[in-house]
Amino acid sequence: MPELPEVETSCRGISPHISGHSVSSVTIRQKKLRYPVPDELESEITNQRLNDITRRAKYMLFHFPNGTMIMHLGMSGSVRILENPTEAQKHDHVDIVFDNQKTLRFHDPRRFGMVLWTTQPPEQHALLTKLGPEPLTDTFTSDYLFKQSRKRKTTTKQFIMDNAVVVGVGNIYASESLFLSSIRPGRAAMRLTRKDCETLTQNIKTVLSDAIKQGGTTLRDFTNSEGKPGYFAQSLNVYGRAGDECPRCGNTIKAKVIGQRNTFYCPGCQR
DNA sequence: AGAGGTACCTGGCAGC
DNA sequence: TGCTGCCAGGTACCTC
Repeated sequence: MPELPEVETSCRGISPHISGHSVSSVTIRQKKLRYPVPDELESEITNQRLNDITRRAKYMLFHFPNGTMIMHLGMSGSVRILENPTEAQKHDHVDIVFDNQKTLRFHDPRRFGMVLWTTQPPEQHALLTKLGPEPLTDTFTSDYLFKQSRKRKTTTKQFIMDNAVVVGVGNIYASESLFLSSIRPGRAAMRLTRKDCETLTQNIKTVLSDAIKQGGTTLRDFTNSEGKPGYFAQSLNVYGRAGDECPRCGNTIKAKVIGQRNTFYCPGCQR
């Protein structure tokens, strides 16, 4: 479900409700997620104040004085703030109740998500150490992308989806930024020119930040922390639009599997 | 080191 | 209506 804009939207949505508040109670109904929810989570965060919530790649970081709760939404996860918690539904795996009576509820049907606890600085956690730059910061530049792409025989699409290259570019926004850049997703990364990298870097930034502005993309059932959908879906040019007319050149948009993931592009204007 | 494939899990949908 | 097969927004981990 969530790509970077959805995770960012979730962080921004929940933070004002719970940052600065202390945890009153924790309920873990299902600990079998991508990794087991650690036994010590409840005792570690109960009565601790949540200082703030930040994001690294698609990981949400909940900063407490004594450590950090790391949350990932996987493919199907979501978080909501509940003012008057209803009875937990199926797949509502974790509830964290705060001293202002608000409840943070983690829901994840496929259980590819995770809720972890670390007392290290979170950036030193094994899952975060190998991550590339954040796409929406100045650390992600076209010069960097060009250098990384040299000698890479993999496709451009797989290259930009590689978390060690740049984080936060998932399946939807990979197709979209390649379309805006007029680059074929299957082209070898090492065949990108400097100019291509400039265009692609800029378009990755534009696509992701536009999606954040619109509250993320709703496919199936993604809703933000208030239970409302995102509106970026209506801005998608190629994702999920095989058979449609290309909005730029009028050719027919194609779907093709690249690296086991469905990929959409226009054979007319992407080279 | 890089590339490719597998695994984790459930729900929704198309097709029969 | 009910079954089967396929697909889905992520990514760690394994092998070659």
